Amino acid sequence: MKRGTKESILDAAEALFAERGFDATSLRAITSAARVNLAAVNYHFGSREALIEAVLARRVEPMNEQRLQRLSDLQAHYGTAAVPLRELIRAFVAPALELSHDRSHGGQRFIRLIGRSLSEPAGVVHDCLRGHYEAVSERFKPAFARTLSHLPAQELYWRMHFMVGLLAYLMAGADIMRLIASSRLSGPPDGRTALAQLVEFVHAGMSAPAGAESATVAAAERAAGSGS
Amino acid sequence: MKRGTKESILDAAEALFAERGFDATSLRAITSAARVNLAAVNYHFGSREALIEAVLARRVEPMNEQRLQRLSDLQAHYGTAAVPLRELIRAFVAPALELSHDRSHGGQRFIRLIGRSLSEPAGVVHDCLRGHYEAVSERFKPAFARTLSHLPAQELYWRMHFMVGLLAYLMAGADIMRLIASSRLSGPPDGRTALAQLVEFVHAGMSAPAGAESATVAAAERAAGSGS
DNA sequence: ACTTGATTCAAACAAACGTTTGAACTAGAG
DNA sequence: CTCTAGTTCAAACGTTTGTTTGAATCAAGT
Repeated sequence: MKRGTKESILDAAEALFAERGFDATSLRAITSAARVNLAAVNYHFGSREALIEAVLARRVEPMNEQRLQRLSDLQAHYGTAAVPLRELIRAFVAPALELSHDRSHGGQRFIRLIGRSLSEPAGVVHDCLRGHYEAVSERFKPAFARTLSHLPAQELYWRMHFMVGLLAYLMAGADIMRLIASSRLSGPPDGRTALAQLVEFVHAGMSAPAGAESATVAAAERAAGSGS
Repeated sequence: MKRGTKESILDAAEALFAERGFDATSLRAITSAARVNLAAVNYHFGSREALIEAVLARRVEPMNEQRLQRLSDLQAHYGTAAVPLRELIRAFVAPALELSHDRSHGGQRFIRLIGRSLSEPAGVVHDCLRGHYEAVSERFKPAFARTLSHLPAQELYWRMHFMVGLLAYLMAGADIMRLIASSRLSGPPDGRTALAQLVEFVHAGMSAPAGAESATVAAAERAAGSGS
């Protein structure tokens, strides 16, 4: 059972990172929860930063592989035609939310971990994630551009970011949600309904007519009285 | 000039909190930047937690007052009729983004501070913000419910959360955005275009047809093979 | 000028942090 | 058994953290 030290540390670190955040979790809290010696972290991972990278990589890599796999399947299925928007969104969003049902991948904790890492200030977490997300971003960008071919590049840019931001926010946890909604309508946020609601919202948002920017900007400038 | 100690601390703390995050900013970094003695923080505010609360309150209160003011103006203008969705969204979103132009309110830093505080793990920040946002939430909820009267309560619940989440994400900073988009299309994110893009996206998302949930959930269950 | 109350200051406090160390322990190979 | 490489362990390292202390300084009241 002693060869499980590394995984014990990873599990405990993941749970605590997801619950309290990265900065607020000390190595002592991790090793204490994992019931291993304090020095084991530096022995197996080298440093606290390397531990964080390992914890993230263990979850992010399968998730992003699944995203790319789904996209490949879609593109193979639709051939040269554009992939329907809803399928594209689902390919990007679903792997994140569905892995939260898989207990072998960390279950509900995993989703909080990813969400938290996306809303973390610049630092180790950022540098670590950038590398992982670049491949996904580079594959999804042209796919979205093809499907939403009527959109100017800049508007597509914003909307893809909104999709990512919405997903990150949803994953970051129900904490912030309950900050606003005092009334609980149907128990804790169910992953399946959350996914459905998110996909519909994003689908509608990305389908918004293009060029609305100029109109609203003009309205704002008219209100502010600033000339062109 | 010595009576400006409190405000010097608030300004320095706000800048550092916005830049590095709450956990990563020490009292010594703050007092050093503010060029005041270390003990001044505990003398004027009592503790580090109280400092955080003071920094947040200074910015959040005017913002939320402006939100409520805008909503009141709208409701007075439209009388018993429902306020148009776009106006409702703008009343909630615009005060956050527009205060970032006002240099007397902290300028661009302010927006990062608020966004960061919304994506912070549970703790002082949460307990502090909950009180401030409850009043806003209680006023906007029925307004949205009236405008989107065709929506089931649960769907409205989700979509309002998406709006908040999207705003928080947008405010949290352009850092995360550049994590995904390697290509910069039009320089740094301009507040005005960001506002316009956000309003359009949210407007479309909230206008999405209701009841789509059941359809997509059914599709997901069919795919997963789990019976009703 | 003297007193008073508010503020600033340098110094120290205990606690917690990430990391390092060197010895103890646990295997399997010769 | 002996040797060796891998791993665990208690203890300590030097920093840095938030907070406290007591004397020094300041501004004003009488």
